[in-house]
Parts: sequence; C-alpha cells; structure tokens
Amino acid sequence: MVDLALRAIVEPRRREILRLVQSSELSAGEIAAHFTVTRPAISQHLRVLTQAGLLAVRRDGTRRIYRTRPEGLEEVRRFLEQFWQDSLERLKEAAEAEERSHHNGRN
Amino acid sequence: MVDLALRAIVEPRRREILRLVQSSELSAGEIAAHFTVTRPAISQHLRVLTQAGLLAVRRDGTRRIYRTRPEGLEEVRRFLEQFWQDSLERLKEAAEAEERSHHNGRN
DNA sequence: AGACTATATTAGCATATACTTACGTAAGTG
DNA sequence: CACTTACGTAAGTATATGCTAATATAGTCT
Repeated sequence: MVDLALRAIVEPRRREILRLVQSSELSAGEIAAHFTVTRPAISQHLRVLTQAGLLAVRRDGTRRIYRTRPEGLEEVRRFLEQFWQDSLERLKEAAEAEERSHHNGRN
Repeated sequence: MVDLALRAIVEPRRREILRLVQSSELSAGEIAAHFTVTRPAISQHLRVLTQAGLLAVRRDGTRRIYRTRPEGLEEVRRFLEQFWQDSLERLKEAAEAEERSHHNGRN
C-alpha cells in the first residue's frame, strides 16, 4: 500500500491536488477548476490518490467532496523516515570517524 | 532536481540499490549481482540515481564504485518534510477543534 | 418520469519507462 | 598490440501512464 502511495505522490499534479485539499476539503469540480487539464483527468488522479489511501471521499448530493487522509500521509512519512534513517546514521558515523582521524589537531 | 530524485526513489529496484550501497560502497557488478535482471538494466538504474544526485561514482581501474550521496537524500527528505508539515499541522488543529467541541465532558 | 448537474468510467492515443540483446569503450594484462 | 574485464550506451520492445473525447451513472429538481 505504501508503494501505491509513493507512486501517487510522485506525480506533480497529484501533489498539487493534495496541497489543495489539505487546507480545506473540496469537490471534484472545485479541484478541477485549479487546473487546465480536463475534469476526467482530474477524476483519474483523484481515484489514484483515493486508492492509495491518501484521500477520503464523501458524497454531498451530486457532488463528491475530497479531503486528505492524514493516516495515509503518515504511513508514507514513516516509511521514508525509516528509509533515510539508516543512511543518515551511516553519514553520522562516517563524520565521527573522520573527526577521530583528525584528533591530533592538524588538518 | 528534487523531482528527479523523487522519481528515482519511487522505483522499488532503485530503492533496493540505494539500500545496498548505503551500508558500503559497491562496484556496478557487485550491485548487479544482487539482482536477477541484466547488468545493463542496473547500469541504467545507476545512471538515473546518479543524475538525480542520489549516488556518487568513483573509478577504480576498470570498475566503477558507487556510494550514496547523503546530501541528495537530505534534499528529498527536507522537501517531503515541508510537504507533510502543513498537512500534519491541519490535522493537529482539527484534533484540537474536535477537543474543544467536547469540552463539556460528554462524548 | 424527464431534464439537469456533477462526476466517474471507458476507449483510444501518445509518451515514458523498464527491460533485453547487441555493441562500444576504457583500463588492466600477456 | 591483442585479449580480457568491467562497464556503459544504443536500439528495439512491451507495458504503464497521463491525457482527451465520448459515454455512463447517480443524485436533484420540477
């Protein structure tokens, strides 16, 4: 599921959509109004985001109101945090080793 | 540049490569040995990762040694952190508003 | 029910991407 | 210099992706 979310987030237009609805929930039409591409294109992006667990939908009459699903974002965030973690730890260790090799005060 | 790095990271095989070389630098051949796909395929992934600023290369005789470029990862990390930030702040605000609406002690 | 509104879904298309096979290249070795 | 080693690059291919135009669906209004 994280993989779906990652792929969803990479597409710039979808990140833009996420940014839009994170301030306030919006209908599909309101979202589409912010873009130059056709509404079906936005519909498809919305579906991708929803299936990735990043958006939640609610019906209001004929409209569909989208809002972010923070748990989805959190999941991705944690996944990547784990991913950086090792790398940054290595970097830190390397820096410390470098530091020790210079403990004679010279450069 | 962050966009390149994001796209690079999304591909699972490339994340795998990053994980491999983050513990210790490896030659292209050693990296390829961990996979079932052909070496050219890995070469192409390595190029994508390098151009995205996530890997650094060094020549050693006929070999090419790859290592992670932590600054690249850091850049992506900061970009995404910024991205989550707003969303998580909203979530927090929403939770607090929710809390206030229940300050009569009932549920 | 019929017409209207808001949105999704489908089919088709162009481009991007991940792969393989074949070939090119640069550095070491006899 | 020929040969080998360790790669990269190029060409071709299959599949994925993002888009548009056309069609379908679901709710609302009279």
